[in-house]
Amino acid sequence: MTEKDKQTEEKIFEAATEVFEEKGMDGARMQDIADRAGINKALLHYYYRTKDHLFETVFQLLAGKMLRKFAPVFEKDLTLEEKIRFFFQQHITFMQENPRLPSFVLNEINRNPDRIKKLLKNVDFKKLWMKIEEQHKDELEKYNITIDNIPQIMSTIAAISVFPFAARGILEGIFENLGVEFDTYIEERKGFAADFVIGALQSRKASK
Amino acid sequence: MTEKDKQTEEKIFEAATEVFEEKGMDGARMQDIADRAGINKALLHYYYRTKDHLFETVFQLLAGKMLRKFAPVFEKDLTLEEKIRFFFQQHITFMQENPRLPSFVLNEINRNPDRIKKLLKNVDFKKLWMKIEEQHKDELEKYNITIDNIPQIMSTIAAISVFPFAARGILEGIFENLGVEFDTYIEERKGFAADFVIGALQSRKASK
DNA sequence: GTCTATAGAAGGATAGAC
DNA sequence: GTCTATCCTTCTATAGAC
Repeated sequence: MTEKDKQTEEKIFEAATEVFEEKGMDGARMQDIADRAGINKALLHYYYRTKDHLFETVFQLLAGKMLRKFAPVFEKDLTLEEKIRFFFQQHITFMQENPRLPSFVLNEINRNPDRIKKLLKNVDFKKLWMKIEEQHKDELEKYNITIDNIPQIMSTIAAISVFPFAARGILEGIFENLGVEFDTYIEERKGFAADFVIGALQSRKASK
Repeated sequence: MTEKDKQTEEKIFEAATEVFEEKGMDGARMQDIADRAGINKALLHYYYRTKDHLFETVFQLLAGKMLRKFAPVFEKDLTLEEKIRFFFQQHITFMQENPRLPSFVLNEINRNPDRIKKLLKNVDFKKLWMKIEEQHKDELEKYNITIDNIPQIMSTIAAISVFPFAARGILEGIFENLGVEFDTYIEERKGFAADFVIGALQSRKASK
């Protein structure tokens, strides 16, 4: 029964997603996944053969989902400043819905950097960059942005967006001390981040 | 022989530091630690009783070392802008020497947020902030910085400094595609980060 | 304090019935 | 396709000799 297959395979996949996100590859237990899926261990192996294979399947899908969240901003027809606002808005909202994802993906890639290769196989960053260059020639020149400083700028934008989730445990510990709510902080961050980055870029005009 | 104790205990601790940083609590193996320390497993338990206890000992020391690296900037007698430059210079240099530390600490805290409490027990952030407020009253006013936006600003500074190491695997994957060296990128970052943050702050003047 | 040997538990994986 | 029972390896932890 293909329909039943789909249901069980799907249930396993969802349970595995939860457990791997929470515990990581090394901390996850097949028994735990089976329990959450409401089935037994043997079925896990029937569908996914090994823990390793199940993990890689889950990981590639989740990491791909996360990396693709950087893409839409390149497609939109907006000014550079609008794009920055749009990006933080969309990206932080996505992570609010998937708060464990960044920490999980960053960490599992650091543990095994080979995993990134498969993920980036079909992504051409030079091409993406040329697209930006074409669309925003004037603004880039105004802000003194070239291909040389793009790694710094792009990684800074990613940092400002992703770090709060990657460092959530520490931040919550500190915020408790200050009486700040993490959720409120995140909600505010969508606007703050855009203002901060746009401000930094605009100051490059003057210093040019 | 207390001297010999010290040597062995020290060797174990260093080996454990290496293995835990590389593999994390769940991925680390006592056998691996024993091998690197050049002793046998039984001795590990003689000195540290359990894997858990060994881990917590290592973790508290490493995490404390990392968190304390944020402190010196509050002591120095510098202008706010000089402090920002000083911070990135010092902090990124520290992480160059301990590249696995950020990912390890962030991750193990996310897996078990209780660990942060012990670490922050003796840290009073309000007090630290009042120190800044006192020293830099004029500059803070100029940049429109208040206690309300300090969590956003401080976490942004931390993000820009720490993220490249927390996301090293992904960044190296992307940089390979672009022909950029991670080490060069990091070296450049010390100055870039300071410029970026100072630029963003200065733009707050105008928008005030 | 350090070693060898081993207990004992846990976890991934498979055999075989239904 | 799904289950129970079980194998087998791996790993933490301890006993006991030196």
